Amino acid sequence: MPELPEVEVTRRSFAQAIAGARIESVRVGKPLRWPLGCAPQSLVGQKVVAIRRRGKYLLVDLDSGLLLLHLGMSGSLRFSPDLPPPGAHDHFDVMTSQGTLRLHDPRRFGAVVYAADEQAAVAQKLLGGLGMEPLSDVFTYPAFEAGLKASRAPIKQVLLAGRLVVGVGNIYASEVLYLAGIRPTVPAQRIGPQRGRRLFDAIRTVLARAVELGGSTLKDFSSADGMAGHFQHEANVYGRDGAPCHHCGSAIQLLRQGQRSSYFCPRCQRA
DNA sequence: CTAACCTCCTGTTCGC
DNA sequence: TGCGAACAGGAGGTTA
Repeated sequence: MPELPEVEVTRRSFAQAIAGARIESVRVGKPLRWPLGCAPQSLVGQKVVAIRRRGKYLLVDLDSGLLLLHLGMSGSLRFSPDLPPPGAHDHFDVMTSQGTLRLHDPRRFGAVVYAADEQAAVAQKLLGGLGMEPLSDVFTYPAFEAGLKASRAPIKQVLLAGRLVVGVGNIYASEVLYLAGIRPTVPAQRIGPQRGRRLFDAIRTVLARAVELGGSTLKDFSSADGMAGHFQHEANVYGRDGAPCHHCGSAIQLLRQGQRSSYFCPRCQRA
């Protein structure tokens, strides 16, 4: 499940290699989450200027406009001058002068959407409500604390929603809360400055560490150059219900919040 | 406005 | 062993 670290690792794995490439053809497979929003043919001849990331979206800047790319939960990208013929789950290929960028996505929750510019309605709809970038300077404690105070929802769901801070998906939300010693069910506004600060730090620490380790490869995630990630081996709680807490030995518990699973240590995360 | 629920999809896991 | 049901989940959309 690509969260911020996996998307960022993917970005880094092909951004340099594709920069400056000219799009020579486009192949579209089965429908993804949203329609492309332009004729595939209209992309031909455009140059790839840069690859940026916003939350879990990758932004492929073109001469004219940009492609918003989302990996959904089972998506992965590959970029290589020499890719095999497309398989059943390869739903979007951009053939360029420097290689082919391919979206592989069995569950097709992912998307490739064209927008004329970042202010375009399509882009605004997808990027407009996003929260702060946790690994950038815009993520400050005062802003984070203000966001916490504004919500009575359980902190786990506030993190997942991405309106306050982006990129923290289901796996990292559990890990972050464990590190901060906060129970997933605590209403956001009941988190005071001291624990708030710990949470703020934990978000940065966990995400930065995950990027460093190449993300988490739980099922089959890999970056665009085919490398697997290794953060999953450092998971303290995710997927470990019933197993002993690495810190205190208590059995990790699993609970459901908004149809999502949350994992926590009942002793290390008392409130 | 918020919060709860729904929806998209298919590979994997589980129970009988 | 086989088969269907349940599950996994990012995030926009809908409903209350």
